[in-house]
Amino acid sequence: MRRIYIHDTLSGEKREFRPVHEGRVGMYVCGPTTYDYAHVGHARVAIMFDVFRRFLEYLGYDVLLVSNITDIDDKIINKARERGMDPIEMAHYYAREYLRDMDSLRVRRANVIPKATRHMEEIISLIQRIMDNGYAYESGGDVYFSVEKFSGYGKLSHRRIEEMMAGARIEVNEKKRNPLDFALWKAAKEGEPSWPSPWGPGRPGWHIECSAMSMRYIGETLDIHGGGADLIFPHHENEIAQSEAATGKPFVNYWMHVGLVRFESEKMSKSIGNVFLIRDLVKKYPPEAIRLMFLNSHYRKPYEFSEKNLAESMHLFEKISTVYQRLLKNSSGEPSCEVCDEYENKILDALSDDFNTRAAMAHYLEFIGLARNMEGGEAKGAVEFLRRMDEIFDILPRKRDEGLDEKLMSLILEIRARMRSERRYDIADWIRDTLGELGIKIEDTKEGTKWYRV
RNA sequence: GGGCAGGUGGCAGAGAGGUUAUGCGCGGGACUGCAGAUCCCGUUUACUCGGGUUCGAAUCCCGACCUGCCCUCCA
Repeated sequence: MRRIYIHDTLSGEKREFRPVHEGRVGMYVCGPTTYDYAHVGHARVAIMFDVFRRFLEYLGYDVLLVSNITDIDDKIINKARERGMDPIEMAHYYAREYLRDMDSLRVRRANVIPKATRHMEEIISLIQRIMDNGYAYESGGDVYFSVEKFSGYGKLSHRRIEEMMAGARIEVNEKKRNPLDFALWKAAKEGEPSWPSPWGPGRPGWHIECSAMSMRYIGETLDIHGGGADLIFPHHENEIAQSEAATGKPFVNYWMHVGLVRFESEKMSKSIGNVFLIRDLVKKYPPEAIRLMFLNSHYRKPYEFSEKNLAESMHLFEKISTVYQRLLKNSSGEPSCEVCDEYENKILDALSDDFNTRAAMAHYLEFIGLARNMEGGEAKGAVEFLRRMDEIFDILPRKRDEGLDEKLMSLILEIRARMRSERRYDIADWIRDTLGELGIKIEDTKEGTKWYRV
């Protein structure tokens, strides 16, 4: 199998990827806390890991992707109270909408999409295990993780406990022994959703659910754990502490973090309020354009979002689409395409180097330029090649039933041709404009009028 | 104050010791009723700054400056 390299946040190095079990990959990606609709930031993480997963599968790995949904947490409770809704019902509504939004971006669903509220047993027994090992203590119905007991605390975010204490703005909480200790379990306050536990009714802290659910579905050591870069501290740091305190084994072999999306040089986030919602974007741009936009950046770098960038990606998509449609029409006979193999290698090499999608796209686009004028068997080979690559990228226009379409289109184009020959350009242009509004683009060329969908 | 990313041509954005990234945009030409698409040509010394290592650095080392993120919920 092809060698691939992954940049790991913990070691800060790019290392050859070696899964725990040969040929299999257990991957866990932190999903959203669902109290609002998904925005571009969520989409970037989902799309990048979608592509990484597809790439690993393309290479022949058996990938188990687990991506959770946090459906109980302070934010949810507060929002629901503001809106006068039931917190769990509200969280589940937004969870469904989140999945729908990601579907619309052609993100393939994870194999398992666990919710915190459905895994109380696992969560509670993990907390118990951590307590039994002496890393956590109960205090007034809450359970806290004792940061000082875990010697590796800070290894992911590369800071030491003393440094965190220094500039810290940490909430004062008398129940904690050390201000840096974090909650594994929170005692229920009046009117809050709660679950029974050995420490009384309450709910899990944010960090523990990911440890519990990832271990439940993948095992005690994950091959890859990912999420947005803003989760490095404290979320992922705490996950390491909890999990390793419980099992005594390394929790994760490769930590991958996707750079944040910015808008006008500021982080895009719900709290700042400068978010672009996926549901609004997909009304104006096709999903392929949105995927291309992210594929055209390096996943670890921050991404500066702008509608101008998106419009550029839209242009790119049209270009790819045009060439692809042309190849479809020009292909015949036995597929044969020597340059395809060359480009496939280039693209897979780029992806093998820490999933460098931008470099891969550069090769892809170079190939598109080359493929413009292919015909016959070569065109057929190119179509097959692009479809193969699409198992990874999913950026080609969707194939549709073209039987009736073809007949209707040739009728319409025939009418337009007659109008043109009679110099009735007002009607000819009206037909072209109307088709354009329907998402069908036509071009007058030497070989006659061609059409394709955008 | 501490930690982590970065600073590349008009713009977006790769690369990481010596060879054209790529795409967009812009200018010119071909084609066209027009538009778009396509084709050809062009956009001449791009790599924050200052030192250093080297035969050779955008790429390595040291220092400075700037930007963003994290240190509080956040993908």
